[in-house]
Amino acid sequence: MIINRFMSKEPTTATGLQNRFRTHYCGQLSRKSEGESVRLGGWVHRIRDHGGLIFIDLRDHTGICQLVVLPENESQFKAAEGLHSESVISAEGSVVLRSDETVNPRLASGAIEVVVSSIQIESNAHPLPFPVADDMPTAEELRLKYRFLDLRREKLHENIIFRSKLTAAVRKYLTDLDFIEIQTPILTSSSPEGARDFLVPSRMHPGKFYALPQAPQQFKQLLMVAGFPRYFQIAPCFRDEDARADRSPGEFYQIDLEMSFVEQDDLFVILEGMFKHLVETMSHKRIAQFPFPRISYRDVMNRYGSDKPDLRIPLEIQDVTELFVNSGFKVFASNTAEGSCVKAMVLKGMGGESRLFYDKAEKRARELGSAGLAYIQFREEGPKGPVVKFLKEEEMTALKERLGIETGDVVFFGAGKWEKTCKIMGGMRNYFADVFTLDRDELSFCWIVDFPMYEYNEEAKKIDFSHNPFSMPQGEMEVLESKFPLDILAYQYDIVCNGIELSSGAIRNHRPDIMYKAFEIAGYPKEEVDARFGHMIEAFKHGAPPHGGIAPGLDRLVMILRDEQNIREVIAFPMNQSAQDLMMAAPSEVTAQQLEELHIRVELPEEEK
RNA sequence: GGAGCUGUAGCUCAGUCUGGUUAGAGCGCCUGCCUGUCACGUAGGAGGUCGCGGGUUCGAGCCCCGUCAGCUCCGCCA
Repeated sequence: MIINRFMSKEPTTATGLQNRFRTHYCGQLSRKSEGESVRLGGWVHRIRDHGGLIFIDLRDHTGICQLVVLPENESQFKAAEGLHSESVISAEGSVVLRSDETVNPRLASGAIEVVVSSIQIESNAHPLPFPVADDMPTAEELRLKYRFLDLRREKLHENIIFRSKLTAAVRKYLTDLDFIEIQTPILTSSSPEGARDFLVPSRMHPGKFYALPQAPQQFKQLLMVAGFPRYFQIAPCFRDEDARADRSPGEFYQIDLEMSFVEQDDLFVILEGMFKHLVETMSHKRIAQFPFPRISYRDVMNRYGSDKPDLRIPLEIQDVTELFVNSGFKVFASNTAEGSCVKAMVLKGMGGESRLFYDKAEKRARELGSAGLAYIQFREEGPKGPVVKFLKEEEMTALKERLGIETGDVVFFGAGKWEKTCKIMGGMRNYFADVFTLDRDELSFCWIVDFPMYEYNEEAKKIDFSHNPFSMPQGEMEVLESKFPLDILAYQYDIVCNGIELSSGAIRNHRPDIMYKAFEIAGYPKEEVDARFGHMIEAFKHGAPPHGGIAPGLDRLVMILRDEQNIREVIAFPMNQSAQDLMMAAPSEVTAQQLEELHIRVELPEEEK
């Protein structure tokens, strides 16, 4: 553990901070403090008892300082002998320079130490469930149960400090651009679209429920109607969906913003400026390309097989459908019709790997939903692989030419329905990312633009909105009336960095007539739109400015800037994968009386009765 | 809802493939010794439902079945 590198500056001691507990912070003491008498308060980080001399590493929010207790001070010496790790003490003493041989260069305060005149034990600590003064790996379950201890450890402590600073920087950046921060309700109504809601029963209205907002989406649009031209909020969002490494179950935070009288490009400029500012002032990382490249949904799926590509991975998917239109290999030939495709991905120089390498890759492809994974190794002695025997000589030649294949390469194939095949190939692209060393300090931002307005729902056999139903279709009313629905694009965009989706946003549809039409295409009659979104339409009927917005995920942004692989590492009190707070024991049962007041009767699933 | 990995001392792990005496190590904890350490050193000690239940076997930490918990992934996330 590299000690004393907490990111916080020493809090000022100028006013109000000198009291009976503390006059200085541990990380603040240096050569300049020589001769001062100080009072320090903090946690016993480590203790080294030499019998006739005791060293205590005292830790506070700013760092660590070594206390020395000498035997002449008999009562204090006795107190120090009995100290436990992580007990809280306040100690008084004087700052002395260490002799040259005893300076500790690994400690910011390593040039000095405090010779103790008195020690006050404020709180005695029991033996710990895991060490705090050590960053050794620890079971996640324990870390979550004793989160207050985990938060004392350097990495988590720094992450939380960083998060605070980032939030402050966002607030400053946006308020300097005349954005106004406005809080919106936490108890609101359930929205019919989107993720599952968290519901809150109403005591005063039996049988009715509030919902926690999945995002302040409708409120921020109403704020535009209300005439606030630039809104933002560090907004809590609640979605009852399953967790992932980059998805906190239950709740997360967005830098939610919305602007009126803007077009897509205006928003992009603001966002790019904000991200550039945050990266440059708060990290040592580099932005790969600025302004951020823009890739259409169609292109990003074709080339990277994902709408959140990690552009650092030096692999690109290629389309080889047309090479196999008349192929004797049925698996490929049968997927050359409209709506299907044959995709290929070349791994340079990986044609000579062991059989295990390809078998593992195929296993992964199956996990991703593929029927298998065709591949051809181009070796000195000729092409090799399970599908070689099905391909004609000229097909091999065409492939080599189209894909620029050289001896020693391997090419992997996927064939099937367009979107599914792209996604499987994208999954394989991520799988093969391990082959390469990605630059952790490179931030490869990009915009994904031109999302389709609608998609075909195979199960329901109908056309659905593919994203936010409030997005403006590109071409507005005219396009809704003239184009085939699945070909209509929306002013809907994502911002992606290193394979993580940071945000979705859109230019909104502020015109009731276009909205009714857009919903009609997705099969919602006017009456139903009025019933579901009447309040929005009503608002838009009273003078709504054109507007749009975006909402970058705060937690994910902190993750990226802090090189964390899991979102729990940037949240002070996260829940576990199954949405439980192991420290607070939430969710928990409530009393019969509470339920009665809320007019709730609980019916458990069969097996739990 | 589904798949995979993990579960042995307070913590981190070895031992499990190939069943066999009293289950080990480091750290932590407790009791001593030690006046310049900074992961202090040193001598000793305590500490175990091998996640839980069942089965196979003369014998199970180890093999089989089930189950629970944690993590990762798929589904889900307008």
